[in-house]
Amino acid sequence: MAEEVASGRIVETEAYIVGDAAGHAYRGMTPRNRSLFLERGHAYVYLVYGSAYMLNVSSEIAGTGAGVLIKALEPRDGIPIMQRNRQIERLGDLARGPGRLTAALRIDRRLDGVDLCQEGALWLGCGDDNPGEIGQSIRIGIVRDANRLLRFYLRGSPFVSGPRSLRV
DNA sequence: AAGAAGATTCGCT
DNA sequence: GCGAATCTTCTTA
Repeated sequence: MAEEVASGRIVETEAYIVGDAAGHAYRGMTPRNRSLFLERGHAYVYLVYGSAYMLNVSSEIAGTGAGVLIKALEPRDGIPIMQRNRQIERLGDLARGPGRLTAALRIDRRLDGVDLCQEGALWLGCGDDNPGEIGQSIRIGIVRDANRLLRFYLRGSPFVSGPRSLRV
């Protein structure tokens, strides 16, 4: 069977930095969040609200505990695969949202802890596109430390999630 | 052992 | 725009 590859350009992220009360690593390591404490570039995958997997990239040296949440993708390769995984057609909704993109790429806890800098089941590639203009805003959907400007997105992209006021 | 909260999504109004 | 769904993980008793 042919190898199936699906990919997209990351157009929206949120940072959960050291000392951030909203970060899962804030109160120390637990069985769930241990991947956040891996050397930067490793995947931390977890389930929220019983239905949505979140993909994070650890961002500090080993033992620190911080990461970046990947919130939206502009679909690129393997679009039919993603449409099948999501059971929808519309390109604009395929990977717009953290839980949606993990569903499109079929990411779950089995990928927790993998090295994203190495080609494998899941990895990060090098962008060859013009990055475009990056917007910045408060993070969405959290309560603690809600006012920090740690959400970053590709300005004007239709593949960015969140309220309209936070997409410009 | 039980309870509460949660980095969301979807469907309906 | 709003509210329910859904279930895992961590905290507290």
